[in-house]
Amino acid sequence: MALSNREIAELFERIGDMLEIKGENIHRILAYRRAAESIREFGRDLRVVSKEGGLEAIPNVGKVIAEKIDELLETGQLTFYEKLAAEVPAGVVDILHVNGVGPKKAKMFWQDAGITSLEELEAAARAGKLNNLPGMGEKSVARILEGIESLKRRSAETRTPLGVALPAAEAILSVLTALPGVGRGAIAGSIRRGKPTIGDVDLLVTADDAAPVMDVFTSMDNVARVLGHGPTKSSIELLNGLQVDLRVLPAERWGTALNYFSGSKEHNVKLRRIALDKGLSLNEWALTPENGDPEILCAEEEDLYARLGLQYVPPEIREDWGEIEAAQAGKIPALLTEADIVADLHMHTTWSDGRFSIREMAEAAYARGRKYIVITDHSHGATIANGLNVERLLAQQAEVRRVDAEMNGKIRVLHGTEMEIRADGSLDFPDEILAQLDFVVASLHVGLRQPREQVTQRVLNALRNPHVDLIGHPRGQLIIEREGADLDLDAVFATAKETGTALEINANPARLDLEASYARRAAEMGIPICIDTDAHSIDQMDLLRFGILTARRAWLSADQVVNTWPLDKFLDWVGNKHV
DNA sequence: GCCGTTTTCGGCCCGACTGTTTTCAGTCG
Repeated sequence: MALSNREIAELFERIGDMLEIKGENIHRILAYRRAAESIREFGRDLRVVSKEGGLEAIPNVGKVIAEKIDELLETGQLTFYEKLAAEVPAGVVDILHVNGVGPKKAKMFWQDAGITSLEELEAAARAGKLNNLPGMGEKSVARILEGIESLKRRSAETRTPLGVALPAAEAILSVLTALPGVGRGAIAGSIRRGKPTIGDVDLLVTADDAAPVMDVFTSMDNVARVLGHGPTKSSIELLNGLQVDLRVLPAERWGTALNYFSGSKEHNVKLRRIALDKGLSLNEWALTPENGDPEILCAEEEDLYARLGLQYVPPEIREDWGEIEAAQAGKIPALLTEADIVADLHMHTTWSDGRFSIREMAEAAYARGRKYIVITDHSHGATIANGLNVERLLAQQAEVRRVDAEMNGKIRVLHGTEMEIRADGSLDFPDEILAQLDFVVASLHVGLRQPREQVTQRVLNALRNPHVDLIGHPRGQLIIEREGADLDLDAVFATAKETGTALEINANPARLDLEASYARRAAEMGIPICIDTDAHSIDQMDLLRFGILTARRAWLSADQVVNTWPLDKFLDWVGNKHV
């Protein structure tokens, strides 16, 4: 039974929901949810870890949950879950996800009104049957009907890709920070941490008078409904279904608030523990000494970390993946920044499925401060992408050389390919052709659903080819739409290390592949990482920032990333790689 | 259910907002 990390995480998430409806101890419920979160973010395949007997090394996974994972992987079933499912109808768990319905109400609807599905809940609400239940007035019923509508709209997937949420958040923030009386503004939450998908948007601004800011926020054109409207916090749902929370606060409390609302929850819990050890209680407003001394305000996040005796922790790594311990030891690495990037090693032109010429892409890259780029159009195996055969590849090389000369040293333009790793494992170009290229990316686009052994073997073949420099978007995942290929990443990483081949963080927010947990492990093994835009148009070159966020989440410093290397070092590496 | 250079037992975050139960419970983040 081939359950993925994500499927196992979702099952434990659901177990948490069921236990909550049953009214179980909240800490036991949270234990399942924390385990689910750790599993979702864990950088290794649970099937492998289970065989090694190392499940309990996963944060928040103890003996009991480890045994449940083993049972799931061995039998494809979980007795504990089956028992719960026999007690709590599946529809009641769905009802729990309606806005305005928590465990108490879900249980009440079920046991007092016999409601066991969203459809029954909606019918009961419309028929006025809910009003008879305790605590249910007109507004509560209306809210539940709205909640059902909202849930229907985003039923397929409740999370929004970072590539959608970040620009939306920036647009709203720029409206708010332009208002009179507003000082600072920031996007907090999981967007600030660069997570690939976002639950909702958290915005913070400083202002002495919150009311006018809240009024503008809740009456913007793209507001579908106002979920809450108070003096310090308001929430809206946008027409596209995205929920946005705004908090307005005084400037002197900026540091604690920004930290609090940036999360992650797990990071913050540890910070509060450290504060308590120092006799301080930490919340979004201040550090408050337990001995009754006046509260300590932190206007900057840096002040807060300093007060706690910690090195500053960049938001992207606040996931409780060891950053607190590193900060205590003063060992937070200097994370890569966009300013470190001098090259883009993967992009397309009109020769295959790109929208701009080689010259136009070169000019655009120069305008963005790149020192060198590699033109890597698709190979002929990618027929729908108008992939190049050998003849066209060599003709393209002549044009690349000409453009490179025309750019007159402003930027170097190199010639490569994004070569198809075919479904049968063979590569699209023979070695003598690859030898003529400056840089070779090999990628999976087809056969992603092949069995683990088969698809892994294809990637290993590509890695072992002496001319292949980089595996592009290694897992072939699409954020939200598609899980990646069932690759044996342990084997892939070991072979990449052995052959000196780089692995990509594809910066396109639809991909973000490798994702942070995998990229971190690869880099720790000493595998070079490339962060490339895979741009098919000029504007896609600006997607680099999503790759940077992902790389920072992976704890990468500049030297671990090929795109930061000067051209000489890059050419040395390409030339010497497999020798 | 997990966790632990104070602990293998006893903790585990708590404040804001809303609606309705006129003093608070439920939900959310």
